[in-house]
Amino acid sequence: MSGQSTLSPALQAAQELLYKKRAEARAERIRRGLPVDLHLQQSAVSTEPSAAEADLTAVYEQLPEHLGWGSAAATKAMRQALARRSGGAAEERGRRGEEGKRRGERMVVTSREGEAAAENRSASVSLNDATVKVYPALAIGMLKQEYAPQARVYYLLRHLDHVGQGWLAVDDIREQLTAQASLLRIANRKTSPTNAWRSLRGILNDGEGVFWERDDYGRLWLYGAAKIAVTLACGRLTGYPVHVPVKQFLGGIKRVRAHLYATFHTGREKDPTKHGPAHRPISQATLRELTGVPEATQRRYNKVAKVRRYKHYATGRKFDPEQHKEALYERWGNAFKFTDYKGKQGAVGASYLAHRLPNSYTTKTLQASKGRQEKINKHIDLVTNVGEEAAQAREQLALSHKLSAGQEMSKTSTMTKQSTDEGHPAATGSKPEASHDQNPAYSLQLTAYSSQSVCAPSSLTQPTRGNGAGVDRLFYHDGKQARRAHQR
DNA sequence: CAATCTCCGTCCTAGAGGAT
DNA sequence: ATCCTCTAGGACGGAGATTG
Repeated sequence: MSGQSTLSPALQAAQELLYKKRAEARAERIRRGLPVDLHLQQSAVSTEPSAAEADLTAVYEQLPEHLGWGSAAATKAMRQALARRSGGAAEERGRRGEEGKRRGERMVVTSREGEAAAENRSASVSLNDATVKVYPALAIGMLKQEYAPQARVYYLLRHLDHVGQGWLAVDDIREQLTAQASLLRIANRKTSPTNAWRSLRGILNDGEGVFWERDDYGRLWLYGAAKIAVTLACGRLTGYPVHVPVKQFLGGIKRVRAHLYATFHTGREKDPTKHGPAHRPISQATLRELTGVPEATQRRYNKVAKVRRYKHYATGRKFDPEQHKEALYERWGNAFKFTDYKGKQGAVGASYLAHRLPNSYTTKTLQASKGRQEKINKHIDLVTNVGEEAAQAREQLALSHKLSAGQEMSKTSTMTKQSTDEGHPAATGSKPEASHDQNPAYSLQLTAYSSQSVCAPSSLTQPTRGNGAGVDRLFYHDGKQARRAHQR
């Protein structure tokens, strides 16, 4: 874990420049009559707005709703502040009495006595539905580098920073995450607030420079996804972000880890048919490679995060002893004879060549829109790949993608040309098609997918009994049809 | 700082059915 | 009887977190 380190001369120079620019910006805001140092205005603030503020509010209120201020975050913050200033604030005043006097005073949840309870009450209404956007690549990076406690705090702070201003007062954080009555308390109920704060201090210290940084005014500035991704060296953000319920960050650390892990499954890929979740098989060994989570732990996490597993089988041509031998030794090590007792595939009792594929996984957690993901990736590219060499590497990468796409087409059309140890497609960048069990293309592609050793060639598995008895989904493939089958 | 608790990695077994 | 492969689940011990 990284702690405080001495600053390099370059960084010091950059910081000085930053302070200078902040001072200039502050002077400019004062000149234009805009509010400054909102965070420092904790004490009593005049109930009535100043003349300049009133004029400004009037101007804002006349602006159409769709107008922004050149920044999504700024727009959001301004709109919310305006809402508080006008109707929202008036209602709040009526409802909370004394509380109303502090309108516009602070954008974050405050730590004052009574106020925290009020905030918690309002939070209790929304906590069940509240979610935070989590990028799976980041979540896995955090898991790999053992930053789960920091990740928990980071996402809870992201939730607390509903205004999107990017910072929170450390006192407020302490109150929200350690107070006995706080809904966002992350320690055991039995733990004394002192110990909880001791623990939180350690977490904040260990996350310094990775997830956040503190300033001299008792504020914690949260880093953005791009910066964290660069620090964790988790590469570009792939897949879809995930809406993780805030309450999942409030249990034990195991629960937090489990849900960070589960984002990998949730964000993997959308089903192009839009009829359901994608079911791309992926073996536990590959999951271990990609996420760093050992198989046994994957299963534990699956239980905790309620990740649903689906077993998969792929069938080939009609069973023939010679072809079976060939399949066993040359193509699928785990080929077996599948007897279609129900006649779902054709004639009742007909036998086919089949083999087991790795599980696929889904969760009930929803995918989020990609939103700023591309911009974040551009930032990551800028920081991690700079110069001509990187540009050349990108060109080569694009070229290899084109080539592999061409090869992919030929593979899917010929079905299991080869059994290889080339590595997992997800790891190598060639993506097998997402699937749906009513999609005829699925089994065809699934078979090609397996031939690329997602599931290492292996095993004799009988889906009608034993391992296959509890099968969730069974895919047939005869080159033309794919459909769900039922157990005998 | 020591006692206690929690979490996790490793190892082992089981299950499927055909081949050896 | 053993092996093949993949997954599931239990037992165990060590490491790290938590607690007073």
